[in-house]
Amino acid sequence: MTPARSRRPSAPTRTERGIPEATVARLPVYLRALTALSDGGIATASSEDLATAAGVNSAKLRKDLSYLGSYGTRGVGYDVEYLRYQIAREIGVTQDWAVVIVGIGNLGHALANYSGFGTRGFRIVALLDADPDLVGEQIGDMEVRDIAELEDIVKTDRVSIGVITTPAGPAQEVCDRLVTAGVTSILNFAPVVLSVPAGVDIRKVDLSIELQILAYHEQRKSGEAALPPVPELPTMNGLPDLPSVGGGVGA
Amino acid sequence: MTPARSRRPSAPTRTERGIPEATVARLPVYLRALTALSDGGIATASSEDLATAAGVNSAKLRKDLSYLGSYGTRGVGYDVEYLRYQIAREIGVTQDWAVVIVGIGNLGHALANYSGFGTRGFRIVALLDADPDLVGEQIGDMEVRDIAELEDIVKTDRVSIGVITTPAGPAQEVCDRLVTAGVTSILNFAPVVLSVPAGVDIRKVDLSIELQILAYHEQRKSGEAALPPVPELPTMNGLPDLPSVGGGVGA
DNA sequence: AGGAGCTTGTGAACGTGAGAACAAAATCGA
DNA sequence: TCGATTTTGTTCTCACGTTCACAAGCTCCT
Ligand SMILES: NC(=O)c1ccc[n+]([C@@H]2O[C@H](COP(=O)([O-])OP(=O)(O)OC[C@H]3O[C@@H](n4cnc5c(N)ncnc54)[C@H](O)[C@@H]3O)[C@@H](O)[C@H]2O)c1
Ligand SMILES: NC(=O)c1ccc[n+]([C@@H]2O[C@H](COP(=O)([O-])OP(=O)(O)OC[C@H]3O[C@@H](n4cnc5c(N)ncnc54)[C@H](O)[C@@H]3O)[C@@H](O)[C@H]2O)c1
Repeated sequence: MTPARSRRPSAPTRTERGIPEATVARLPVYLRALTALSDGGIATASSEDLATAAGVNSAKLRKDLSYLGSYGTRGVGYDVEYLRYQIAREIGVTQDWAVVIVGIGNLGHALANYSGFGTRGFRIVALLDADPDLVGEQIGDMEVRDIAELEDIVKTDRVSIGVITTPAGPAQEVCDRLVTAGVTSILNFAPVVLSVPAGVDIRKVDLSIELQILAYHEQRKSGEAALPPVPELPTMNGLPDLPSVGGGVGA
Repeated sequence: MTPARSRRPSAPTRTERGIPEATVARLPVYLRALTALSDGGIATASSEDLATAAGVNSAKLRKDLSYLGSYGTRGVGYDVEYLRYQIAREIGVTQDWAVVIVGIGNLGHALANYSGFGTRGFRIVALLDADPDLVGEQIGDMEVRDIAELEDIVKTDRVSIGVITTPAGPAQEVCDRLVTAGVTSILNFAPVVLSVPAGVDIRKVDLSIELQILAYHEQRKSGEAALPPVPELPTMNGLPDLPSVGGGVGA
């Protein structure tokens, strides 16, 4: 039950040297837009061009880029290749990060088969699963290995990023093992809140939550005034039939 | 090229009746926490209990819940079942939402095989793909159908949510077809910025971006002072070898 | 009946993020 | 060389989100 983040008073959500978290989250989008422009043979782009390609406001883009330094030329724009390199360096994808994936079920298979990671600064060094029937299975040029090897692999290959695609039940235990072995960044697909010590970063991807957010807005669009005006406290009983709606720990 | 959102001055990111967007994004987490408590046989929970289960600050949780109404009891806490129903109703998962998945490759297969949606307010009504070899394939109790049927299916089954798991290339076209057919919410897995008319909601799930955000923080942890102090404008040439790092359109 | 002890709901303070607007800097053409 | 034009980098302002802190309100015990 260690809290995910230390709680100093007035916690700075921006990093030490000072790039706001919101900006960090957009840098990869800019990187992708720059790569697309570069592939299209475009050598220079204005903030307006870039902003359009990245789907953001140009003022925001300029401010974001200004945190990295002054890489543009007034009256001209940004050199696509140069800016691309600067962003890649700032994010850290000029180097290679070793990644393990734990839980090679439906989702783990999809990730393992995905070719888009290797070419982008991430190298999958192992696929781990607890199911003896899966261990040994070949996926692309990788073989599924036993979860017992986790600690060895993390240490040998200096793995810093772990991806959890197990069911929710074992996710915390897997997480703990990863952290203990030395992993300091985790991408979690299991629908649970994971606890990690300070210093370990967690990000989650949760499809159910995304769909529920869409459903909320969808209801607003169609329903609007059609909402029942809130049944006022039916004495805790007789709630309209609520099937197995909502979160839960899931298969 | 229609912008994703209309731009009135001082755009209210909160919805009409007034639930802030940040709160909406957390409601599904609370819902899941409540379901877990409920499954654990717990009938009443304080904001502190709930906050711990949901991984947030208890003051934030209370403020979030206060947007829905006063569903707690001072000195006691919240009735788990009752609150769960209220949140489910607010989000809109007490009703069923019809969903189509377009692009039944690695990821589409994983989603189609995932049992966690049906029980949570979402009903997958069709799996669509353009590949003739895939069309007709049986996945669970569903069959992959031809993308040509998209319009019919959306209209017949009143589909409001579309999930795009095609490669980046065809994603915009698929998106346009979905929107034209009547879909007003889209969950996009392809690594592109999609343009949709006002009134259509888009959410994206982007694994590369998540990993890059982790990499940024990871670099901060290990590198810190090890960063080269920014090569100052090498006259646009002689950039250190940058392989095929970064975005791009991918597979 | 009344007070002690909890816990909610919310007002107020603070920090972060978004966008408009503009001065500073660069190019280009005359 | 100079002015017109373009576009960046930054400042300023406002809106949004988070957290603290506490009064209001509920239950239970005496
Ligand atoms: N598949 C989807 O589309 C989808 C959608 C949303 C969420 N999720 C979530 O993603 C996760 C994975 O989903 P999935 O469909 O791939 O599930 P899955 O059941 O197909 O795969 C889970 C895998 O994890 C392995 N595993 C179980 N315990 C383990 C342990 N202790 N150590 C190592 N491996 C272990 C299992 O052997 C299995 O291969 C689940 O938490 C699920 O809720 C999946
Ligand atoms: N698989 C992953 O782990 C992963 C990770 C990150 C991002 N993504 C992204 O998710 C998307 C899907 O990835 P994937 O690995 O499943 O790819 P995939 O190539 O395995 O599957 C894509 C599917 O879309 C179908 N398709 C192509 N054009 C279509 C069209 N016009 N209409 C309908 N269907 C069409 C193809 O026939 C194929 O079955 C890609 O955009 C990918 O970049 C995937």
